[in-house]
Amino acid sequence: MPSARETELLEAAYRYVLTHGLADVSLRPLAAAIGSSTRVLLYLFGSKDGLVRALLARARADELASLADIGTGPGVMARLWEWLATPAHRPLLTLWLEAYARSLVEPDGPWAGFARATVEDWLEVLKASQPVEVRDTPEGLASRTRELALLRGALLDLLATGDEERVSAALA
Amino acid sequence: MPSARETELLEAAYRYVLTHGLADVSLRPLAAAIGSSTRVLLYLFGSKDGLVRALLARARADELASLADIGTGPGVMARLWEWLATPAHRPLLTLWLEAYARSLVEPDGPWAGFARATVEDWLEVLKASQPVEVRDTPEGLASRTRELALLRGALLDLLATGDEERVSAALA
DNA sequence: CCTCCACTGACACGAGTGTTTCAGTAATGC
DNA sequence: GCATTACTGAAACACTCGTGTCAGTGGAGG
Repeated sequence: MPSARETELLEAAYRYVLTHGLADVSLRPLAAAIGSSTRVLLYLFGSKDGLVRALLARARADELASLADIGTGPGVMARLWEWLATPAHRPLLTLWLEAYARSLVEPDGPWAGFARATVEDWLEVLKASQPVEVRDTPEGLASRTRELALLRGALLDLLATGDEERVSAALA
Repeated sequence: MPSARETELLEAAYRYVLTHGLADVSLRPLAAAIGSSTRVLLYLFGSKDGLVRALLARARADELASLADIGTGPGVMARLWEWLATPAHRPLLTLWLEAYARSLVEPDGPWAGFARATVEDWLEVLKASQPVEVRDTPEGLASRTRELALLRGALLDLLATGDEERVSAALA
């Protein structure tokens, strides 16, 4: 559906917001940085909200692709944390946290539902990694909720302090 | 040091940002909502950054007062979670998350260091609740880092889904 | 009374915002 | 050849933003 030019500009814009943040991005500086113009961005994405929605979807696709790559089954927690702690993924995860917070403050607009969606995405991955016999028990639900909390909380700590040694030790 | 009028307006502004968010607040709507004017806010707080800094400090004071109220010692995790899960505290915690994310994206400006500061605040509380003999061991550090991660991750989940039943069950 | 000081109102300035209007250009399909 | 389609440039519109200027209040202390 999206034209070649559209995906090309979306990729460039995605790279831009990964380093500049998504909350207070504005069209003119963004367009200048990626060698385009506000006119073209508006033409291709309809509005700024449309562009933000596309960027959010792009980030989520990025995340889901990584999750799929990590797979499921035994040792999934360790692999998930390894992925979260990789320095190269820090811009993506900061962007993720930004979108998460924003979707809570401003439940309308392009951010809507982002936080809830990622919670479900991750719970699903963790569920698929549980033994079949506990998946649909209350204990299974509590267990993967706890695992997710541990990962997310550790990520918050890591993003704030950068102290990978301490946080990784806590998760071991 | 702050005049009576200043603290009065700060309280009103604090109440305002608790419901409207702090990230994209602007002076004119804020001033109108609390029955003041941009002129006065600028006069009292010097600049918008000054006002934001004051609001952030106000929020942190709020949090620290609650932490002091919760105290330390056995059962601190349960009491901390009970406080986090209280619906009345949700605006404060959403504001907290917003400031946390923002301080990561934009390390300069009035938000600077907010995320790191709260990590240290909470680790200190958890440390004070540990048995004396483990406080200064690597295991003690790992243990309270893990406890903090669990609380923060659970909070993220709760703020996004509102599913207190599931999240509280996971922490029990 | 008179001065000082905390506080306030009205207004304008320059910059930045998303968006629109009007005008093109280059390539594609008939 | 011609019309259609995808894309682009320049300029403007109608805002909102933080901040500055200038002129006042009203009350408290000497």
